[in-house]
Amino acid sequence: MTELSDSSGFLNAADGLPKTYDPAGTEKRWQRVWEDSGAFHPDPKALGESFSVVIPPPNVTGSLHMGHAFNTSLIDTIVRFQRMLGKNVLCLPGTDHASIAVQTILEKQLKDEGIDRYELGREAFLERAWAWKAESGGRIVDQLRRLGYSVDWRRQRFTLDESLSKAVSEAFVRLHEQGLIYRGEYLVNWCPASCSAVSDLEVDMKEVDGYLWHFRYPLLKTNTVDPITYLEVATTRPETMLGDVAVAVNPSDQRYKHLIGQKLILPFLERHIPVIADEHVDQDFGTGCVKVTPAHDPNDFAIGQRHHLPQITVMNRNGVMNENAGPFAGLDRFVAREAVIAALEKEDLLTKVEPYRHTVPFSDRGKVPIEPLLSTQWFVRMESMASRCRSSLVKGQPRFVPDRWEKVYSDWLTDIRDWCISRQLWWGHRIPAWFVVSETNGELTDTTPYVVARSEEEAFAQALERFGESAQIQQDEDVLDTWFSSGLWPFSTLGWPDETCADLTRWYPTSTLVTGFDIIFFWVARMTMMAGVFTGSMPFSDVYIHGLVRDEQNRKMSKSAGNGINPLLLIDRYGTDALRFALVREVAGAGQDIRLDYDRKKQTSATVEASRNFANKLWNATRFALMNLNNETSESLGKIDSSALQLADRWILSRLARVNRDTSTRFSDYSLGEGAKGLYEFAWHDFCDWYLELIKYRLQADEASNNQSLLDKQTARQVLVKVLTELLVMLHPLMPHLTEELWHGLTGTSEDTLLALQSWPHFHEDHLNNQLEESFSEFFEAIRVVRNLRALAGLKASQRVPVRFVTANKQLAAALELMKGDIKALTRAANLEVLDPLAAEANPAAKALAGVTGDLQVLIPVEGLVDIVALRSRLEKDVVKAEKDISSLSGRLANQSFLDKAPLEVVSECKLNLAEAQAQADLARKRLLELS
RNA sequence: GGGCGAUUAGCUCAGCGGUAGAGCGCCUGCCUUACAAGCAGGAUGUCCCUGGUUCGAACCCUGGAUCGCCCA
Repeated sequence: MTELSDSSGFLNAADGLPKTYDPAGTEKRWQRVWEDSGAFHPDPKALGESFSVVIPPPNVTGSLHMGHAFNTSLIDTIVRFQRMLGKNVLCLPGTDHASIAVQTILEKQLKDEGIDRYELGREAFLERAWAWKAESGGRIVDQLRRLGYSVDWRRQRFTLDESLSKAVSEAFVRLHEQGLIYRGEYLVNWCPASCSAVSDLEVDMKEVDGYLWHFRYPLLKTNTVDPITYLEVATTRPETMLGDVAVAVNPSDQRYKHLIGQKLILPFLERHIPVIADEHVDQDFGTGCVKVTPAHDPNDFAIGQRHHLPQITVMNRNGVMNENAGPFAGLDRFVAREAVIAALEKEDLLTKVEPYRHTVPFSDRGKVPIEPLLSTQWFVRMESMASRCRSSLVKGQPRFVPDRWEKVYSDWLTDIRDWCISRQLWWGHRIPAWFVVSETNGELTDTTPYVVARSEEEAFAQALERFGESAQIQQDEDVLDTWFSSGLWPFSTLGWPDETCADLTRWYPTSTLVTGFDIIFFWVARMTMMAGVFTGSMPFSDVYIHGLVRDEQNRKMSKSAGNGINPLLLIDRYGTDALRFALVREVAGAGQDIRLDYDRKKQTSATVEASRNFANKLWNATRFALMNLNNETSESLGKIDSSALQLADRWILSRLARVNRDTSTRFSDYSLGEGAKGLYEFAWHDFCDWYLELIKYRLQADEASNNQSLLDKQTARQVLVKVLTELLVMLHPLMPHLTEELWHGLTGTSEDTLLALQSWPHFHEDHLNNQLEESFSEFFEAIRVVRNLRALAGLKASQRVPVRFVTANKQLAAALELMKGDIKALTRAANLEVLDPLAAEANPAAKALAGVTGDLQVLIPVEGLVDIVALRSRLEKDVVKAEKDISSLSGRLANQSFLDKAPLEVVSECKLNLAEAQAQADLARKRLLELS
């Protein structure tokens, strides 16, 4: 970038501007101006319809990855667009505390230092956690700033902020009061790595190659006649046999029917366990006998419930076998597995080992196999909350874009299970429940009564009231699932539970939520459920779901796979606006993933580079404009006199009106990719390739020129400025920095006025002119033919040659006649004739290059310059193509039912095309003859 | 096992009833006074397969194949 500090400097330096756009300085400067000016700090009292978005809070100690860049690009495009529509827009940023992720990092640090978390103690641990947060917590926020995010940084929130923590306890207390939170002993997903329960959603099912071990349980004989002396069971987890309390068979299984109710001897422990009948046993799988371990398997847990079986836990929370494991106590679960197998083998009870591929639950965070474990945890009862969401959904709230995600959301809500919200961690919101330990002799047991309260004082008061003066309380050690606080995000960030808070009343419910499909359950559904309970409404009206950014091999980017692409590298190389534009432009599909090409060695991306080139194109278009404005601005040039407009001017204004309408529709209905593509197309092709080229010769008028030429020049400059300015405004939501810079340069506006706060350009419906646009398409086609012929003939760019157009189409002839000057300029024609076929016949050209488009013949009479071979080959191709068209079109027209049933305009178009194709073939053949 | 998505040019993807499109890449010319990060011109496709509906199918419907994802 230039070192220009103000916009007037920019203008004056027009001629001296660099030929390429350098984003770094520009981006930094405007980010500072936006932030310092408070441009994105809305006032709840200000006028205008409300539009609000809360951003999906990234992990406070994380760092920016492509997913954030993608999500941010989409949100910021929407938000900046809505701001331009004059709405009172709030976009609220923040971060979440990522309980498990942060605790994992800290524990690793502790481990490296040889410190035990429990020795360190909760207080000291949390001090370290906050220190770590302070150290790394600013990083992601600063990285978000580099994306040019137009959020209100003053309102930035963190889930562990005092006010948000207050919201969390308030929510917990209210849910508890409504009977929606309970404490229960269930088989939870235990992550032995983090030593914490995790929710169902935090479990990843993975296919793993393992073994199916078959072994025998001897039958405790009651009669000696039965030939069966044992039952054979099969399992992928032999160590759990120590917790077996039964063997189940299908009640209709003839093989075992008579054994139901008899006892088996559990090896090693000599426990007598019953043979039970359960409908859910599949007779055809394995031997048809299923060992039942209620304390270590979810299916067995269910069987145990149905048959009132005991639950025997044989493992500690760290994955080590406990005293119930008899001789295997003290062994790690995987060591115990080997030991059990060896022992079975020794006792001659192992009958078969077969390789077996099966799915194993893994902890999402800990990356180790989940251990289903019986324990007492806090749960949220989901059914009533989910049901409320389902009813809202029927009424269209929230609206999912694309709508197919609605089904995903709704299916999950329909088959909802209770949510385990306690985590055996320290970093997070401590559960606002206090055990009245005095009731159980100062010990904390599963039967210790508890109180739930907003504060320790309140809890103590409750305890005194309920249990008398000697009550002693002790707060639950555990913290809440991070998603519990994230579930409150749309309203906790706006001031809830203070329902009179100005932000809350102004901007809640929020307008749109933009997030990836991977967290529809984790986050979107949790928010709608929480909002239903606490605010009585859905937290947002629209949910725009986008896909994930995948790498060049179509793999999901993840830290563990190490295939992430650092957005900051791409920003450094190509600029923020280029990255943003590239990401949005790629997203045209409905909620589909996007694949970002990336060369890891060179750290380059062709996709982003193309957008960078586009930024540069805009830079140069503006440079061109400035060079031709001589310090004039839209205002000093005066109002456009519509009677002075040339056809080219009317055409570009029609195109401008069209792209304006299309883009605002697309930006409104979340077709952001199409919006971006439409603007790209307009800017590069309509505006730069055609319009700028069309006005170049008009801009060359000087003092010596006549009045008409001077007026044409003036009009061209007026239109040029108008179109370019509005183009920059429309591109601003996508490429905020570049457009802010160029807009200031072009309009000469000072930094007090920001493009970011300008209105979306007015849509001039009266500028739309379909017929003119069609004429221009034909006109461009004609120019293309001339250029093609020139290229075939190898004419030098500077060589001016006469050009003759021949057409029987009077309308086209008239239009071409009107555009003669323009065509001459764009084809470097020495002179240009537009003739009807008769006139052309009467005055035949000498040997000529010939081409055809539609019903127009293009002739370039040049002696001696023709490359006969190239021309012949071109004409032969024309014949082949025309004949192909003729056969296809005449085939259709020969079909009576086509004539009868197809719409009239389709038939007539078909006839027209046939006639043209025939004329083309004839002409091309004739020319070929002439050449031979 | 249930569900969802994808399959179109060498690559990445649009198009979703009326004779196949873009960007990148490729080929040929151009340093034409905004831009070589550019300009002009050009080549490139059994629109996965299969039936069917229709005057007409890349597009709608059957069935299938392959890849990917979600839920059990």
